[in-house]
Amino acid sequence: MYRLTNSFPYLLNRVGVRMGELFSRRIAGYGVTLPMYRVMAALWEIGDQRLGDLAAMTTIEISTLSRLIGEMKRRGLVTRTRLKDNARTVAINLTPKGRTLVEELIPIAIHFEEVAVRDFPSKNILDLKTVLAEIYQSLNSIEPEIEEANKARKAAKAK
Amino acid sequence: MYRLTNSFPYLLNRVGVRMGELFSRRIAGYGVTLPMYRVMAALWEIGDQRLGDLAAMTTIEISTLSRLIGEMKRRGLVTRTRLKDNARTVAINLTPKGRTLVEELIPIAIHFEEVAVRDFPSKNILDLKTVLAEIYQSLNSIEPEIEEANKARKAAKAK
DNA sequence: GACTATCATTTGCAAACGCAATTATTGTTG
DNA sequence: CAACAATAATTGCGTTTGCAAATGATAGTC
Repeated sequence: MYRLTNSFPYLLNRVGVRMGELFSRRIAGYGVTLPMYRVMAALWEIGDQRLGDLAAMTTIEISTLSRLIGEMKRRGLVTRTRLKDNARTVAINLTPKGRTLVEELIPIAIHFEEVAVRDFPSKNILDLKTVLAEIYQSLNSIEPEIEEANKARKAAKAK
Repeated sequence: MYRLTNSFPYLLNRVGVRMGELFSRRIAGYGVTLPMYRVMAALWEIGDQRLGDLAAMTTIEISTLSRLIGEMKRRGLVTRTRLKDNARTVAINLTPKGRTLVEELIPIAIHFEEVAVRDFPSKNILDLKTVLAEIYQSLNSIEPEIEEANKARKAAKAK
């Protein structure tokens, strides 16, 4: 018998949403939203990114990200410059101010994660992370299959 | 050295967002959004729920859910009735139409999940689910601790 | 049994979001 | 090299979201 509450997407989403809520509130006092933190931490890890790459890295929809970067630039956290050799792309970077801020936030993120998983053997968490990374990869390969199922349905309906 | 892309919340969110996107598109042809599916599947599992309980079960913010239920009622998928004995709460239920629809969608959800995790030993997935459920529980217990850290920071700043 | 506190839901409002269309630039090809 | 296709980012627009305030209803208190 199927139960939503035992399905993988449900269990996953629930933890994700809840952690997001908690961490959002944790960093709100620094004047930063969670998506902003994600962008800064992503740029701290890999700087000089194009918008599309940053969108892929953060799983933020590209138009949403474009506006978010606009706001963050306005706040002096990042720079966004058109490339000279390829002016249809932009390069996004942390400003010194953004770097200082994210380096203040990262220890908080580390502590948050530690507290969240401290009741579990670190081996379990490590395995969990590995599986999550692998599942993410495999989702890309099933995407065409999913779309296929849609098309099949549409075709069936059309006739 | 910290890396966002190796942090638990990041890995989790990424898979959650991606699965949500894919499944959303998968069911869009049925005229249903992902939050609507979650509500219907939750009600299919446990009917006659109050708004607050349904919010907790689906991890949908209560005001958002209130409006969503309004829309779903308008579409004839659910009923929302004030109780006679306690008129400050409402009971939400699937209509026959809603039930029929969700019973059409559930096999799709099952198939989706199967495809998403088919490359992994089912033991791993089972463990993963267990850990996710446990982490969710433990998040509730750390919430006060997180809030505490906020207060401490505010106090420090105030002086 | 009026007054206040508490609980459950809804609503006002501004911000965030996602899709589709648009703009800007570069790449291709006949 | 002109026309067209492809790529990258932005913008228009309607929808969804979340917080805080308001509403509606019940429970406790003196």
